[in-house]
Amino acid sequence: MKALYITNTLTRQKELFKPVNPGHVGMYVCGPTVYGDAHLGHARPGVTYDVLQKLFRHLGYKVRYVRNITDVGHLEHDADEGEDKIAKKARLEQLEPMEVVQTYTLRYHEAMRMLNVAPPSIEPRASGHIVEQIEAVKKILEAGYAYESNGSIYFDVQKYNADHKYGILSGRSLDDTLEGTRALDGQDDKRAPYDFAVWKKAEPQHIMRWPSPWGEGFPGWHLECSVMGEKYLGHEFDIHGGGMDLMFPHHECEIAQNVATRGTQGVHYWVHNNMITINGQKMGKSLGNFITLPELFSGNHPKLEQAYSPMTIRFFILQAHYRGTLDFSNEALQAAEKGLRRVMQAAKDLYTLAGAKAPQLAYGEYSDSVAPDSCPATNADVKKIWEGVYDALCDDMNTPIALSHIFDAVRIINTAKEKKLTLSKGDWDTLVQLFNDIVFGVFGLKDEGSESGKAMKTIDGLMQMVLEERAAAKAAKDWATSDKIRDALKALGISVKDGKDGAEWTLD
RNA sequence: GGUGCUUUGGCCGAGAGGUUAGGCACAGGUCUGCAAAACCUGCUAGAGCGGUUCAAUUCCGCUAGGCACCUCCA
Repeated sequence: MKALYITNTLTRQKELFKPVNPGHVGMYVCGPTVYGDAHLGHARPGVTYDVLQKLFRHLGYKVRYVRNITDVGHLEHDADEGEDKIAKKARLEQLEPMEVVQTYTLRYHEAMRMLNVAPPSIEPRASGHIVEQIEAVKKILEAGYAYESNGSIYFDVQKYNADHKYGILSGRSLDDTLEGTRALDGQDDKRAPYDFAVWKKAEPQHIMRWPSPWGEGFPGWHLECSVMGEKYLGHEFDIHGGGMDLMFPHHECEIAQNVATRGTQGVHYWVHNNMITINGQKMGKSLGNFITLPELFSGNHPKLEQAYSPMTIRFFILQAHYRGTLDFSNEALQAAEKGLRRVMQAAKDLYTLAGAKAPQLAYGEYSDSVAPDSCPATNADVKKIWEGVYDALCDDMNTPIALSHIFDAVRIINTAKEKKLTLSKGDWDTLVQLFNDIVFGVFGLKDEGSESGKAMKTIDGLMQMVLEERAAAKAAKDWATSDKIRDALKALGISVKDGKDGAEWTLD
């Protein structure tokens, strides 16, 4: 099994990945709060951790991937009038909160499906784990790290900090935290500004509420991930992922809660993806500069010059390292679109030239192909590509470098197609394996142009007829007719390219 | 104000103390009835000022700009 190195935010260093249980990976990722459509920013962790779990599987691990749905909590203000984001939206639209949750959960699933982000092994909801969260609050109280105040329970950060250290993940001291804390209204219930709620009393107008030993209320913002992570992955598990913006306070609080409830930090590797920016600024709800995924897919947004397909978005994300920011622009997405098209065309040619079949995996299905320890090919260039791809992926999941090697493979395939290069059977097999396992497997790309289905088969048959007519015209040097056919097809969105062995066609 | 990150060629984006990132765009060429595609070649950058070093875009310091978190946020 190949060794994988991954950057652990806890140490800020690339560390050799060592699983808690040999051969198994437990992975928890913070999912969305379902009160609106997912935007481009949400696509990043979706794709990033999808690739990571697929990489783990390809390296031979069994993976349990937990990604939650936040459908409760998350106060809009850290204040007494604190109204659940979901509850607020529900009131505006005169809907049941769970109706909003259901709508946007389904829409989120659909967006992820289009991005070919596999469904997680378990997708727990905060609202389905109220009992467990109440138990966790009790444990924190018993441990002496929380206090009750006016029906709410707050985590006593100062007390915790005295026994353990608060701020180990974000690298800030309690003083730093205090320094930046602004005077917010309605913090009277708290002993200190940096204390955070683990259980919040529900005001009369608050819709989402559950009975508890401390009255009616709802769980605090950070509790669900601690509780559900432990429930499904155990006291200690391997990977916890999420956006960098969640590092503080969300993940910091999670660690504190974990220590308070189970006596251990619980997570071995904290992995954080960076943000997607627009004009150099973070794309986010509060800034109002976000573009939702349905808008991207349809092109229906003033900032968009055109629609971008889900795979273009996926490729765009893959072309940057997950820990760096990635700037949105029409130019960048158009570049990604063309780059992707080039890879997909080469893939098609590869399967034809190698006499192999493209992988046919249903959505959410995984290949059981495991990466061999050494390259099976003999051709020096192919070998270099193969090794480059795996070295890059095992070095903190460096997808841009891995992709650059894939482009080298594209060049080799194209050269071979022009019969300027001859490859051995073993070399072809290696390239096929690389595309199967990495391009389609780990990267999770798919060819959007070749939708199979009855209609497509009909079109294909039709096109063969049309192209035969055109070939006949060409043979008779009737350029007017052959060009007329090509122009007419172009107008319909079908490109015809004349090759050495006859014409090819593609849908634009 | 506190903490941390960042500044790369026309654009997006990597790695590495000395050796080609890659993609897109652009220019020239090959092929082709033409076109497209493909292939070849070119474009060789790293905010500014200092320092370390035989050698720095890569390490260190300062200056300037940008960003993120500190409040819900992927």
